[in-house]
Amino acid sequence: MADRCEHCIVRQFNAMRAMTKEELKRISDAKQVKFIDKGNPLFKEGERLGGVYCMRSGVSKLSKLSVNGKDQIVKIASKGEVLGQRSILNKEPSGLSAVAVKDVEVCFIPSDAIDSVINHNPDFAVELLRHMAHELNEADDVILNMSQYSVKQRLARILLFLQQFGTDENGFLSVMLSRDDLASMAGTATESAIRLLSEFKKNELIHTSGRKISVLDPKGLQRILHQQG
Amino acid sequence: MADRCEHCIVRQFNAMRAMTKEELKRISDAKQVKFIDKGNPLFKEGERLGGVYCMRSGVSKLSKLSVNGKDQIVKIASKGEVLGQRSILNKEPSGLSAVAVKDVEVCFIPSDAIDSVINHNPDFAVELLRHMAHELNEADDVILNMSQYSVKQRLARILLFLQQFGTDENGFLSVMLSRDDLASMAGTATESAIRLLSEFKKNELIHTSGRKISVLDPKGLQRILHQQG
DNA sequence: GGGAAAATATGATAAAAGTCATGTTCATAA
DNA sequence: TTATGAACATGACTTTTATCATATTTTCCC
Repeated sequence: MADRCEHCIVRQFNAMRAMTKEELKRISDAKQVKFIDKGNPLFKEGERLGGVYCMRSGVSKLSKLSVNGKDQIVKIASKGEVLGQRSILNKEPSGLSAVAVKDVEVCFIPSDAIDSVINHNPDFAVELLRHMAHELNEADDVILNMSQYSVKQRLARILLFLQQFGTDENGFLSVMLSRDDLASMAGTATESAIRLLSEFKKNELIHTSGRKISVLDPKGLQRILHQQG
Repeated sequence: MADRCEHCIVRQFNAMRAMTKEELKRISDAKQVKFIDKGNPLFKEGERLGGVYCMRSGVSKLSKLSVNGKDQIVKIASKGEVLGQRSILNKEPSGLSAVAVKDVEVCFIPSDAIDSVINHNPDFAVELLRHMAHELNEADDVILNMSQYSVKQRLARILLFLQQFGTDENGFLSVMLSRDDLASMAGTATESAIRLLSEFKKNELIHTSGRKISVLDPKGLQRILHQQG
């Protein structure tokens, strides 16, 4: 077996780094590797997960359905992220859907295996707690962004954020989201997002080719974030 | 000593219900009761807390400062809430400020005492994790509300939410927030909040007297939440 | 009670964002 | 390759929300 958790570097990015060798072996025996192609779901809102998904590679979007039928993307997850933790902790159906944005390789780890570690390894529990504390802080930031910034500022921030997932050889963002997805992240109408992208393009802050986007002037986008009182 | 944690019903509302008698005794010996008058802070953003605040009574608002200097209220906390958990978990300064909205009685519990329980009582750790999972779900709801609902809908929702803290003998909401605070919760300008309250008043959904507000027609407010596509 | 400061209220106007219509480009499968 | 549907784009218009100005009311301190 090539893909043993004991040797998986990805765990350095999450709470699993606090696991002992023995624990990792047990987890590894219980886990199951899955490949999800771009555009396909890892899991859906309302589904009972029965385990967590540890991302080895790729990128996925986490979204939530609102009453009016629109999707709201609340997070972009990549290598090292563990999805579905909340759901197995409170033993409730997932509040979010996860869809691959770039081909994804994940390890599915049944909740029993995780529960056992939580109960026997306080270090792991503390790491998990720390991680969730961090996620809560991030969530507050998102709330702040959503409520106190204009759509233009939110979109600028999203473009800057997406840079961290890298670019291809031509400088285009390697996480390719549709205009619809960008609008969903910014919490705005698709047309508004498109219009603002056009404006950014006119001001030479970004460049586009088809649906691909490259950031030409990150400082310029930053400046938008600090505009007005 | 009258105020022993062992006999405090408030702990039924939080993770401390998973503590053993022994642990509660130790916590109780280490804790310190504080009274904070309405309008005064429990702690401020950026402060190192060194412990958590377990609310015995009263109500407080948790807010975060944005770059443009405005405050964003991200949560209203009441009896049973434990504040500052995140900060002691990741050992970072508090990301939020807490201010009493109604006179508050809290127990300050030093982080050492909490840490020790986390490390020795897995049940408590699991309860904490469960609680934080719940808070994360709540945060997603707030994000959704902020991004997909109009200011009018957000304000209607806030009024309905505030009802749960009860009303005085005349039916006025017992949590009295200023128009400024309501605007800050809804993520809008003070004038906009005031204007919408006036509209609600004209439509006989609410009644006001000075800063006091009473909800006359909860169903009417609910209806606003479901308006349009 | 009187008076100053803060909070509340409202009007006028501007800016931001949404909606609807329509056209264009792109991706993909027949 | 071309047809076809989806995604992208833009114009015209409306609605929502912010901003600035200015009253009015409330609070609360002397």
